[in-house]
Amino acid sequence: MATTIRDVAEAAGVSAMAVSKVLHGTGATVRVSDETAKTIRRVAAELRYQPNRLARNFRQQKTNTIGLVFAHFARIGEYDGYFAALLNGVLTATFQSDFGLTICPELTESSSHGMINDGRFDGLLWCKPGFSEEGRESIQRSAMPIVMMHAPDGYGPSVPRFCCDNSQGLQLAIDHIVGLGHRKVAFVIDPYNHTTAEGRTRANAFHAAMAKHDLATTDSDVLFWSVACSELSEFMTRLDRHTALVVFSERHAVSLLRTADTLGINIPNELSIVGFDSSAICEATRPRLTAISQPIEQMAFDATKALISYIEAESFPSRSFIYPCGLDIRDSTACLPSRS
Amino acid sequence: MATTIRDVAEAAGVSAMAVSKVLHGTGATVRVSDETAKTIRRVAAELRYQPNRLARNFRQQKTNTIGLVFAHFARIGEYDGYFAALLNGVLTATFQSDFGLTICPELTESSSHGMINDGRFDGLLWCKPGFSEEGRESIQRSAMPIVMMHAPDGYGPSVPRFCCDNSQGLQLAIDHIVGLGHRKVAFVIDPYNHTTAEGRTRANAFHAAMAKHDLATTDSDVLFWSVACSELSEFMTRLDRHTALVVFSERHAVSLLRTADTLGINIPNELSIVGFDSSAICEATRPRLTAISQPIEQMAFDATKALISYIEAESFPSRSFIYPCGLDIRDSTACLPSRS
DNA sequence: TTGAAAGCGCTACCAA
DNA sequence: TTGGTAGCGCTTTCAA
Repeated sequence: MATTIRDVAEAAGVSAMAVSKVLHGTGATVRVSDETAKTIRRVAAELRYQPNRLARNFRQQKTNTIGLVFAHFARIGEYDGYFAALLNGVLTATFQSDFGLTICPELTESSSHGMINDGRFDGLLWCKPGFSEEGRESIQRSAMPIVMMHAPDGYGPSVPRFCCDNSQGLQLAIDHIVGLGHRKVAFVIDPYNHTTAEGRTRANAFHAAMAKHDLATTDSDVLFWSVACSELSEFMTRLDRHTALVVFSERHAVSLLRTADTLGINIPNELSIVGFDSSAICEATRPRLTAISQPIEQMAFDATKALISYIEAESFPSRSFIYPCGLDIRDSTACLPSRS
Repeated sequence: MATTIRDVAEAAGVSAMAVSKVLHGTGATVRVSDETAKTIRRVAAELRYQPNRLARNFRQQKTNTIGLVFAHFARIGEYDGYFAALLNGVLTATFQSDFGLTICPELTESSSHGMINDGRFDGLLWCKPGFSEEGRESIQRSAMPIVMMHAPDGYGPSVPRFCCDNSQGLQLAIDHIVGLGHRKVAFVIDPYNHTTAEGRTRANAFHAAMAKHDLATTDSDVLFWSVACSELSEFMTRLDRHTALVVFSERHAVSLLRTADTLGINIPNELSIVGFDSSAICEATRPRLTAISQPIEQMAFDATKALISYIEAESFPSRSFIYPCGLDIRDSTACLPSRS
């Protein structure tokens, strides 16, 4: 059997408490002399003592682990650059604070509430919340520290939020597009994302940004798009009125580029496209994709750090943190073609 | 305080054991009547009893969690499609088996050995092992079930391995390239990956595959490549002898496409490029990238399932599982240009 | 078919 | 500056 703290205590001729104090620094009331401490450390090393993490977790009812929750979990491939950036940010933060990270792929089942609330996590980083009834209830009932990403104000319960400034981001894109002379612009989104908080926010922001240029838009300027190729072609042929598209995600935008190529539509000369989430893939396409950027990795890092300090009760950030977007202008946008 | 099993027992007028048996199905020697069981379940629901996962972990010295270890952890962005596919496979498997997944970003520090061996994981999925001294020792000392991915036979300790058939994959690529008339082919890899088991295996496989066509290669046909742009240009200008490149990863291949574009080199008419790991990004580039594919998601799924069954002692797979590669021929390869 | 007792390894609390 | 005691919530073992 593995060496326990008591084995060490016995071998060193001290109490288990002294060992605990020396090796783990717990127990504020316990003082140990330097000499005793040295002996304890030596004996522990000799005995190859390995603290049992499970016992500590149990005793302290703390795991030093946070859960990364994807509500309405979709396959990760969909997120691509986004997910990598997110994970880099989260992992950097957890690693710095000696926290573990567990990925929670599902939360739609009713059983999930129990699974995330059974003590395995000290806190939750909730991404892309869809705010289903179950999700909402889960959050409300949970006593666990929670931080949300990509949930604009006004959606869901009152927890700290880390979100990009969708309005400002879309304004950047629209300013750029309109500055190039475009007047008929569409916002493209898939039906699922249009049900999410972020999807609705971006759609609204699109209308608002157009209005700032005194350009009227209607619901019919929000185009729904799905993955099926046949529909994609149909979709493109429906575009005769529009000369520019702002697309909910860069993945969708890349698909549109390919479809346009197939249909012989020249991007950007016949149609301008702007994506959301500027990532590596935007550099790989031809033409390179103009895209709105958000500092995902930084946001994920900050959100995780905030969650951890929340857990450790050092601070209680309860407000929204809004990150400004950028616009990476590449080659998929150009001046309005002169209509002959 | 939270409701405990004893609270439920008391309220139901039974012993804690009976509750444990009914709610968690443990304790083979205990029999409970249907009636009692129903009462217990009712009372537990009324009291909103939530089993304490930490206590169970502790008691059973089992966490139902596996660790996903990246030796020599690099930023995830580097892996892109690879990492997403990997994670999808692993998560599907863990989810099916009610296991949790924790990401371990670092293992190079000496302290890591303790961190992964302190009971928090029931097993380890070790990806991209670099086999440093520490890593090797870690594995050897650990009593934990371990499964490796991307570690060809002959590298590292004897644990179950899940690896693609690098030889066959490179043979596919070389057959294709040589079939197009190319005779001077180079293998491109970055210095770091050339130190990994998989990197060396692929380089060797390249030589072997060329030899099958009676085409002699030397070490100078393995070209080292680094990210710095200036070196990239230099690199391309060094290629006068070669008419085709087989590239260690698709990320590198995409960069080469861009550099070629900058330098005015026409792909595929002046230079053919084949990447390793056919992924979404290969479809997004122009020209689309011909690439060797490996079933990463399936491999990750199988590896995880094997690890879990290993943990649960249902089976002990101790052999290598080799997956055949495919070749997705796209637009970055073409017939040898006629030299004027 | 049921219960009682003991203890997993650690640390909070109190006593010396 | 130190040690003893108790107990976290659960399950294994043994007794009824």
